[in-house]
Amino acid sequence: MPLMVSDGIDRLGFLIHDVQRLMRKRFEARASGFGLSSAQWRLLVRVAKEEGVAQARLAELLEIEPISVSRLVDRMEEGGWIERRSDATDRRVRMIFPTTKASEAYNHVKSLAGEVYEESLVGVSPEDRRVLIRALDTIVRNLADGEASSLEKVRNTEGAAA
Amino acid sequence: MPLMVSDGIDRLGFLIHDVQRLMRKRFEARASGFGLSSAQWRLLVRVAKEEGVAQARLAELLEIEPISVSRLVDRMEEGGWIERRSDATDRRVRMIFPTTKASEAYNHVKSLAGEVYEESLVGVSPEDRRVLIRALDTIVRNLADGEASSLEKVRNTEGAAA
DNA sequence: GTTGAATAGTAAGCACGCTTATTATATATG
DNA sequence: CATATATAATAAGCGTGCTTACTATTCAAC
Repeated sequence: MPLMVSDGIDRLGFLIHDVQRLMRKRFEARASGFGLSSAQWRLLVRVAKEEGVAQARLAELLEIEPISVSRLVDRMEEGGWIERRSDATDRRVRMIFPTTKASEAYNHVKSLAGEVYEESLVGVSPEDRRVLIRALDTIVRNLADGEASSLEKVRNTEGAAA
Repeated sequence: MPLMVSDGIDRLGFLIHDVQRLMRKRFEARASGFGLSSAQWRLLVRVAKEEGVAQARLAELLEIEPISVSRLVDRMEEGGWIERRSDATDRRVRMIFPTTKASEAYNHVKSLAGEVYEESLVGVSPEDRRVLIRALDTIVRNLADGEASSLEKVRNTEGAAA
């Protein structure tokens, strides 16, 4: 036995990668009946909280590039989840609204997400769950520093669901 | 104050997603001088440990589809990181070997990965780090169940570095 | 008011994952 | 031996992220 060198930290990247992939996979398997991907669900959560939000603002909230929002919104518009409307006061802007279909699906999909989290955490004590969330929050803060972004403010005002 | 409903578990998916994205981003910024992406690094770690491994085996180890390995290996071969050799005893198989360039870069990149992990975990106590790793391991086990795969065995014999 | 910088959105093309289908080779069964 | 099945790798095409570059519009400065 090699002197207990490994505390597992050297696997952190692999572990995070695996967890993210598995959670996304399970969510999408569960939500496949709705035809919503996890990226689309993340966007929909934001749009549901702030109807009429501009694409540029969505890019900030989701921390992805405006072009990525553009194409995601394309597909979600095709899928009947959201619609673009023009802003009368600024013709550059496209305001994003959820469709009726999206509003109806929202709570159902949100509870699916909750189920996936519970299944993930079977066998993890309430105390360890708190430590996990706190540690992940710390990692995000540590890594967001030095990222050219105005997102620290945004992040701290959010309580999200996927 | 709404009765302390939220313990943060409802943000688990968003948090994991953010952490994965930020860690990948920081690793790739750091390793950009080498021209290695994080996916390529994950593959290289496996190839370094098991030179001559077949693509199909890599797909098992990395838990991605064989076609994904195929294209990843294409790009890594172009980049001069690995080479394909034919197996004399089974002409279907392509054995993957690291190039000299890869072997020389290996330890350096590995320590880059370690730096990223340390930067991520600033402010997280040793005890909380153990809880974090343990919780992530548990999540992987919970979500891997019911995945049609023979990977639980594989996973338990691995100590990896990215 | 006209010019110049900033902002909103999109296009094109790449990386890396996927599903589905195809080819080449090995192996097992009659 | 011949045929059927299984396996290794790849092809084609999609989703979701990216970078870089473009257009349209707004706002700021003169």
